[in-house]
Amino acid sequence: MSSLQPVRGTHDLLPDAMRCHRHVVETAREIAERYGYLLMATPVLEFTEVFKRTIGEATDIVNKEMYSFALGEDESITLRPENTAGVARAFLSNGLAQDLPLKYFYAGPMFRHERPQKGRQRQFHQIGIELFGVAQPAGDVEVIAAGARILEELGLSGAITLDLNTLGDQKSRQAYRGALVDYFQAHRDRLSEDSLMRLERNPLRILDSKDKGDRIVVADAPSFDSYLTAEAQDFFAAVKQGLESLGIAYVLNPRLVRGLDYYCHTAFEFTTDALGAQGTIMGGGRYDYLVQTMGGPATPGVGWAAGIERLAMMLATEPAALRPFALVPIGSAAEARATLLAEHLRRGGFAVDLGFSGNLRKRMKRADKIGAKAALILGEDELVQEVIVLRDLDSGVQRTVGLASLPTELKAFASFASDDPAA
RNA sequence: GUGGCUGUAGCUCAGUCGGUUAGAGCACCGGAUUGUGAUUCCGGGGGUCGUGGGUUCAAGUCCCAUCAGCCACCCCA
Repeated sequence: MSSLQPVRGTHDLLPDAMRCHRHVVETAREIAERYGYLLMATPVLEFTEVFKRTIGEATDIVNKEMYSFALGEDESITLRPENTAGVARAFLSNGLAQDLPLKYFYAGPMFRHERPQKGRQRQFHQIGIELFGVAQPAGDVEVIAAGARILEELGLSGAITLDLNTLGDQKSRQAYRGALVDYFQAHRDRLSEDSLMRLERNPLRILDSKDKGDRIVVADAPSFDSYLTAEAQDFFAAVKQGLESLGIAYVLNPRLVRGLDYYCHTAFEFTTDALGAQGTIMGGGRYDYLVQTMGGPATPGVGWAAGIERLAMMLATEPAALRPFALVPIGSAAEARATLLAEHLRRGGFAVDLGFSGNLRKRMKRADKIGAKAALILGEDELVQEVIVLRDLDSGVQRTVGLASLPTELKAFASFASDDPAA
């Protein structure tokens, strides 16, 4: 029995759910392309090193959430937990450093071995964009704007806020990190167990702790502002100014810290309170050191990723399904003719459903069930007269049209209103 | 990975103090209606009560384990 269950945290995407996913992906891809971000894909499998080196040994993702498999003696491959590292690897593998700037859009499955709950699965799907080779804040602004535009097109703007923060450049971050460690070390007796771990691994994370005791300590912690270099401050100011000039509303959130090691400068998250604890719908930032970390030339980058399942859950209305024409033959002669007719119409670009068996009543029931917009009824009488009955399944109005002109009729078909004079 | 809640038909759920053939609505299939779906009426199929142990004369019901989903933490999209 357990073998008939899907693997924990994985789900089938049956057509209804798949339609929502496709709507999200297609909408995002279309908008992304308007901004010049082109669809590409990297393998689902990468050498484990690709993630270990870039995402960071100290992060939970690398620590305990990767699906890794030994390969031969001393090689290990991993199902990608996110796609930025893979895209960066592809950038280097394909020797694209000459072609900057590069703008990519991707969509596909990611894998993290986490405890599943709503909005969090072990195999989940992300869309994302990456911009390589642009060091200016205008890059951050464009990337965020493209994301905001996609969310808007999906009808989610009202339910979402954009949180914004800066992690500064390396110099700022190191100085601040040092100051934070000193401060928290001095108050370590008041920190939660979780935060004591964070103090070792990623002290910035303590700022984001939900523990009440931690929050009291955090309240008096040194603020990043005083450690930001002038360059980092200017950069952040330019990003904010760029967003404002585009009319993109944001909320400054000094506690917003990205978990992955490769981020610097701008960090942002689009969040909602409609999804419980999994409120982050789209998150990203700047990663100027990533490509370098992988052994490539210093190449700045910015990007974000968004969870397709989370976006799909927030869609207010299900995207409409394709409505075919249902071809309904009566009798074996008509069935033979219908097979040819269906092929002909499909070749002409129409979605045509032709059942495999059943009398008129059965076939009409099926036509209704699959949501056909109209039925095309072909019986003995129609056959001899070279005509067919075209019945609007919404209004119930039908009329007889010549077989020769059928493609034209179907092309023009919207619906027959019940007071259609032609009926 | 930690803590908690929940698993009965495809779906949503009922099932008394443990008591003998486990129910309803929706969905599905067939018929009323052999050239007309969506309404209506009649009939039908479908369950190893998540799984495995245990207690008991008797377990859907009680106990243990396990699996899965959900909620919070952790983390993140």
